[in-house]
Amino acid sequence: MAQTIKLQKASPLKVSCQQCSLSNLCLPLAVNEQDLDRLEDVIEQGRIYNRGDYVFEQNSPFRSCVAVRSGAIKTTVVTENGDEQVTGFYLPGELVGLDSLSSDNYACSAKALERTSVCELPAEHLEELSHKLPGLQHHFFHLMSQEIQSSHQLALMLSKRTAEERIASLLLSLSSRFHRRRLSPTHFQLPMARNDIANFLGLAVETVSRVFTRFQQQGLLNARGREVELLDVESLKQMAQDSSDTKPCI
Amino acid sequence: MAQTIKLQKASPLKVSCQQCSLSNLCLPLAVNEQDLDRLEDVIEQGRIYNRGDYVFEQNSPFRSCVAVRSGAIKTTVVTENGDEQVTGFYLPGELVGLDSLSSDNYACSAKALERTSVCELPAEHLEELSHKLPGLQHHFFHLMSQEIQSSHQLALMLSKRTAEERIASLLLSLSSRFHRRRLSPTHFQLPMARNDIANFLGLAVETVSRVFTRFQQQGLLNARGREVELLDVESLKQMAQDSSDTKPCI
DNA sequence: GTACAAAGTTGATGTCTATCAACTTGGGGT
DNA sequence: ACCCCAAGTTGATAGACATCAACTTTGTAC
Repeated sequence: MAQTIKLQKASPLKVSCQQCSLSNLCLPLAVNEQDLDRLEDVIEQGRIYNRGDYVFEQNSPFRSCVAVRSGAIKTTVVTENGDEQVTGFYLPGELVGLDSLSSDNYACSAKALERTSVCELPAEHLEELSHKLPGLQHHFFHLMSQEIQSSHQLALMLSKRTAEERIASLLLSLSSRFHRRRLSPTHFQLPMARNDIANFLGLAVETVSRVFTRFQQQGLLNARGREVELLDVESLKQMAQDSSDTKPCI
Repeated sequence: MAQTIKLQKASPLKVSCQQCSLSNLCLPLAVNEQDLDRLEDVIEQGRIYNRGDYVFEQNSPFRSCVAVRSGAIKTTVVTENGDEQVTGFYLPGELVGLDSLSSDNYACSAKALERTSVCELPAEHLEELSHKLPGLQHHFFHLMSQEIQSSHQLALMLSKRTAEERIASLLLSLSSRFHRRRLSPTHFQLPMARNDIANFLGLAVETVSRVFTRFQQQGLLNARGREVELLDVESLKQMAQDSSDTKPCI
């Protein structure tokens, strides 16, 4: 961990939001051309984290939200009891830290699941700017309300779905999010370990493993470690039986 | 249901936000005196709903957030699969509908659990006004981030806690919220049915019932129907083992 | 006051998934 | 290329809670 931090450095690649390939995900129609310029002024781009690095830690002073540019991030909350709950996985174009907005300290920890580059939106500028730009305020309200909805979907899964249904849902969620980035929706690398999947879905690692092999036996997918190929998306959708096909539920 | 709606009428009791006994909960320090005046201009006060009435329904056009003045509200989301998940209980001073903010349609349904009066914050005015008043924007960001945190706590409960721990947590959450309103933290009426509790906590009704009787046998509380008296708050806290004592987890 | 339905309780049984344990695979470092 | 530890898999067992069923209480309409 310690030595990996040395690898963080000022970004060698300054890319403006306009040129960023993710801009339509990260800032969909939120702001117009000239507002984008002002937004760029306050965003710190291209910070890089290695696998296992903390992007920020729970209870440390809230400094900024981060947008994932490449790689993947998981967020977790811990209780004083000590046990940890994975609350989300974040892929390129998605915003991390909304649950801490307007708070003094981060409400969760964010850890890089692989080599990850992010853009940072410093807290102070963020509120000020979204106050100046109505479009940005609207966008943030919308993002946050979606975050709440996602959590509710997660709660629904955790309280009412079987292990198979939960895993089918997660796979479909990832699939649609890859698809949105014009990547293959049926053949991709899981950014997270089985352990993280299990924790996120409220299951034991062994159960996750078993479900994966069961799915494989049923011809629903091929999985070798983190490499996954979905073979029968329709059956998975039927199994997940929620709105995963229309919008990502996680 | 049909006949109850007739009872809704323009509020007979117009009370300004300044005089409202809940103002410090509903709008804590969010806005200063003169801003409060502008806020009052757009708020529709004193709408009344009877037990079982929908305050709003999922997928219908998003019109406004509502602040509970008296009574209680539960929110639910449904899947096309048909099953329902209770996503929250809202008591006086709390704001319902944040998960739909900046959306076209309501993301959940809200139903009155008892005779309930609310203040409505119409969507269009709300965004416009919180744009004009930085304090209000900040307040909304804060409320929404707290809503996300609550959902994460709920997810944690659903995936890692036993039936007893979940129910202890809920009781303590209700207790602290009653306490905040200067009501007894140990002796109160549950606003919701066992069914709602079970659904919310991801349990079967029978399990909820059994846990209540077990708690009673252990001398932790007295319960007769919806009337609850907490006898051993410390033990309950120890059982809930999370931050329910410092801040409401639901 | 009575009667009916809804809500709540209690008991018996079954099942999904956690847990414990042993084993295999894979990735990273030297 | 090798080793070693973490990650993943597979099997056996146990437990917490769901489910089914019967019963009691509460609330409410007439």
